[in-house]
Amino acid sequence: MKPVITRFAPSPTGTLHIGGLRTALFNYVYSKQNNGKFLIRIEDTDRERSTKEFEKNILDNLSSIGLAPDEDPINQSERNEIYVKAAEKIIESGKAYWCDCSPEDLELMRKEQTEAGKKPMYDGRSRNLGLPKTDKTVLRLATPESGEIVVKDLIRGEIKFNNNELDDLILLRSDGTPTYHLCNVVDDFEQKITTVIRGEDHISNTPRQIHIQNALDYPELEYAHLPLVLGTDKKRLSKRNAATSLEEYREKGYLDSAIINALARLGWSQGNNEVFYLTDLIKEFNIKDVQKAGAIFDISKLDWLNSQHLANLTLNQFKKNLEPFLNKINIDMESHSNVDSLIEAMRTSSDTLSGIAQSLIPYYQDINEYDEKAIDKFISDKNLLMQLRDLIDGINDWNLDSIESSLTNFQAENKLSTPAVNQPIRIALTGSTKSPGLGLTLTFFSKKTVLERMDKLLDKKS
RNA sequence: GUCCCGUUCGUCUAGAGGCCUAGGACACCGGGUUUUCAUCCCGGCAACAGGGGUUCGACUCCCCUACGGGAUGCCA
Repeated sequence: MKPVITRFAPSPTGTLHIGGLRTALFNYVYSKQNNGKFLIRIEDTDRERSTKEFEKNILDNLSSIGLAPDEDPINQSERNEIYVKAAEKIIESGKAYWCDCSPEDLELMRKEQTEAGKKPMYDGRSRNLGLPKTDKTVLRLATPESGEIVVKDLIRGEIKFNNNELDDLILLRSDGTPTYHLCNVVDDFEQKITTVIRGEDHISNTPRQIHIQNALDYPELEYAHLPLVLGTDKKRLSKRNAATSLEEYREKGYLDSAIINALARLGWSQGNNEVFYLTDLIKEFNIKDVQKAGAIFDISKLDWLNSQHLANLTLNQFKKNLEPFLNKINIDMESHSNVDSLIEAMRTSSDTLSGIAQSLIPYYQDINEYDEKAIDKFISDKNLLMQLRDLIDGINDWNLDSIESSLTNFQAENKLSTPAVNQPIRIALTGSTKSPGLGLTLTFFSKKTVLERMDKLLDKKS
């Protein structure tokens, strides 16, 4: 079996977005499960929009999420001579020619074709003119006028294109620089790529690229065109309909492994399983099982997957992942006297790390906001709150057992329901009716702090 | 317009002609556990785009229509 070599070829015109990440993921997984290599090629031939910052962002993010390439990435902007040399080879073989049509000529031509109800495409008017190269000519590929190209796609089977649907595409611009299709084909050959896995928006590019390969006598490649990731409006995922940047998801507190999991499940599934890690994917993934239709990215599924991945972490791993989110809101996680117990009790309080960090605030900082509805519901009787304050003041051994027995005794003596006793205290401590078991919650605070917060609520009520 | 790709619950999907009374998961709704919340457990709701064929039988095969997406650049 020949080794599989795949590549991810981003244009550095923006930060790494999750659609691109998914393409990279499938490329990575497919190569790894075939003991092959995963490469990266930066397609930065669009000098206007490409930046080094975006390039660094893409590369850093891929590596940090676990999709590091097996070789140093190459930049197309540095490989001009290679492409020009390839173009010369095509000229020598007679499969390319110079064309002096101006952009204005072409625009007019397309307009006339459209008005005549035809498909706008270059009509090959310079094809047999034998024009010389000048600073106004572009090099065009002489595409076969009949016959067909069959693209063999791992996901979609055979896709046929009539050659007469394709026009003579430009290989070299009038300024001598190579175009996307030429660079792409030459680099896939130079990097010894065996399998091209990319978005389905490239399907119709494929026959064009195969013609260039043929003109250059390059070997055939294997293709797999992935369905696109869509927003909730069923349109291609973009900044307009969703958060697209990987960084945004990380900042919201989604684990890398959960993001990978969600992206893999978009278009692919395996039995009734939902939770997958990268290592599972390398074992289980099969590119032939990938769905053909575009998939809407559903954030609630990501939320749930995140909660599953969070639950699978050991306490120490969990703390390590949570810490930056607490630091961001100026909380020193370890400053709490009972950290491990607190974090363990609170780790299911939200699906995201930022949400969990938020819900931890009352345990580290003074509270100023209260759930007013909860106050109305549970603290109509200020006397009870004062009694409870005194009860707590009277607890001498500040530990779980004695706190709990004091509370239950009080409840029994006064014939009160549990919420009647517990919720006022909870509100005083956290501002809301949500917290772990009340006895446990109380141990997360010093007796002094508990009294202070109860006094504060009493003040508020008066 | 033309070419190409696609179309199963709200969403992600299972389904390779009878196993389908179309399965699972998320979301949602209801119940249980939890003194609250979350977790967890149980239950419920909910789909084969439409029309023709082929076949004893079609979610599965073929054709047409509709709808969605992509391409049609001296962008990538």
